[in-house]
Amino acid sequence: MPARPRTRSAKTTLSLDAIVAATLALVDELGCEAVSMRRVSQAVQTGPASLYVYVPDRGTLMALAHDLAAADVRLPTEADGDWRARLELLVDRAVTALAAHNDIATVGMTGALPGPHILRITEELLRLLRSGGISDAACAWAADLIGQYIASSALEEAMWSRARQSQERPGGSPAEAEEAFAARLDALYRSLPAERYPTIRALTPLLTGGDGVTRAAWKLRVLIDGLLAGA
Amino acid sequence: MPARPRTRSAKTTLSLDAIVAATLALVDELGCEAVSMRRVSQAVQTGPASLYVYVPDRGTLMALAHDLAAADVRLPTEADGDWRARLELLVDRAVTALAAHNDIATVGMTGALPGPHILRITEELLRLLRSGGISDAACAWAADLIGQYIASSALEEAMWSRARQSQERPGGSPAEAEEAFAARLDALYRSLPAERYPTIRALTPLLTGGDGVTRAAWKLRVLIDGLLAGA
DNA sequence: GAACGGAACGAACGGTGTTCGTCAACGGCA
DNA sequence: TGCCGTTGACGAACACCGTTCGTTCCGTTC
Repeated sequence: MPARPRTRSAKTTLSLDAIVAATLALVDELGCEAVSMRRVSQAVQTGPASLYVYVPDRGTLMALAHDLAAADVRLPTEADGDWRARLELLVDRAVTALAAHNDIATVGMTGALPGPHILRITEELLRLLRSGGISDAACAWAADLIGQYIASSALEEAMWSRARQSQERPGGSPAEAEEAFAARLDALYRSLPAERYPTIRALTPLLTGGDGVTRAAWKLRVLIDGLLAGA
Repeated sequence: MPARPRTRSAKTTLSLDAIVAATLALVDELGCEAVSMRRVSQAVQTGPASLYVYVPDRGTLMALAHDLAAADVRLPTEADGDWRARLELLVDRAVTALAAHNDIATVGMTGALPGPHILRITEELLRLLRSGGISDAACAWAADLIGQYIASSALEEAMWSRARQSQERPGGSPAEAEEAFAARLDALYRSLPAERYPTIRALTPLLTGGDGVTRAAWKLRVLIDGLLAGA
């Protein structure tokens, strides 16, 4: 005789889409590591066990959230220029889309299988490379390399922007417990002995400074230049 | 009155080095995620709380293990050729060293501050780039890019080799529960509809096949070619 | 109306990171 | 030699985690 008889919740809106969307929203807010099945279940107003009707385990749920994050990158069209311009635009959009959801990009580096939206991007990536006259073998390896670049850059940009927004917090805690990553790194570099690390010391302002967008554009240009040099 | 009076363990060899070494050994065996403070404490024959005398939290311990993994990359000497040959050798050694310790490279992508051995490699990386006539700003960004490449490639290579060794297991479980990553990816690609993903389908054997070492060398060459093209 | 199948869920299991207060051993000092 | 303060070690506990089991409830089909 349960104290509270089992009452089906008034709104039976539980669905896979709602669960994945709630998961991604929690990732945005708390980061991947802090997103637990219990928190997701709270967000959709149910218990942890109910999630397992729709998802086999936490890893799969995170992979679905990862693919959802990739859902809103639009593929470039013919109006966006030649294959190289379109490739750069595609990669930039992918980085931006992933970086907009905190550290969701980590999921893509832990060996999860790609979902349909990631596959859509991969297909277009390969198609553009091939249309640029790159050899088939080079296309395959280049897609791999660019995929690594997208995930890494999304992670890096997410850190930057997260540090930025926590810094811009107007009425934030005066004694900021969590210092910005770039600032901590900069402080570390500056504290190094110049005898042992002369080059790091000499380049310190360049290492931690600079605009994120400019850096990303430069890196991508280097990648494609390298591809063309080898062809 | 405790049943077992507090006896200082016979060998009081508890030290930070021993803890970090045990952590790295557990990472080799079980992977980063499965390494818990409790398992580490068991490996050094003590309780979980004792670790916190030497380490503030789990993240820091993993960062120390990560740096320890980077400890055994030897820096190239003048006998190894010109700056480019030495750079390629250095990067290759870094990837190999990290990949030798399972997925320890993930630690480097979660925003951990670099330890002394990582800094030593970074210093040499920057020095070699600079000695190649690359501009200071390009050096800084290139080191960033190469760092991303090292971590990503180490992770990828670790997956490959882990899949390989689990495949080569002679008397392994007949019904292999965990299939190799490359095999799963290959199966996924082959199951895709050719109308929607024509390029992926056309390049499937190239995408999942190939030698890991050759791939890594090719990618690194592309990176440096791109650097030189921009200079 | 009754029976069935699947969605939902309460409770629990074993494990996690981390903290707190206490205890034992060792150093220096009288 | 005897004592005491400091500090490393640790048992216990807290709050939480992913996941599973068995049960309950509801919509549908006979």
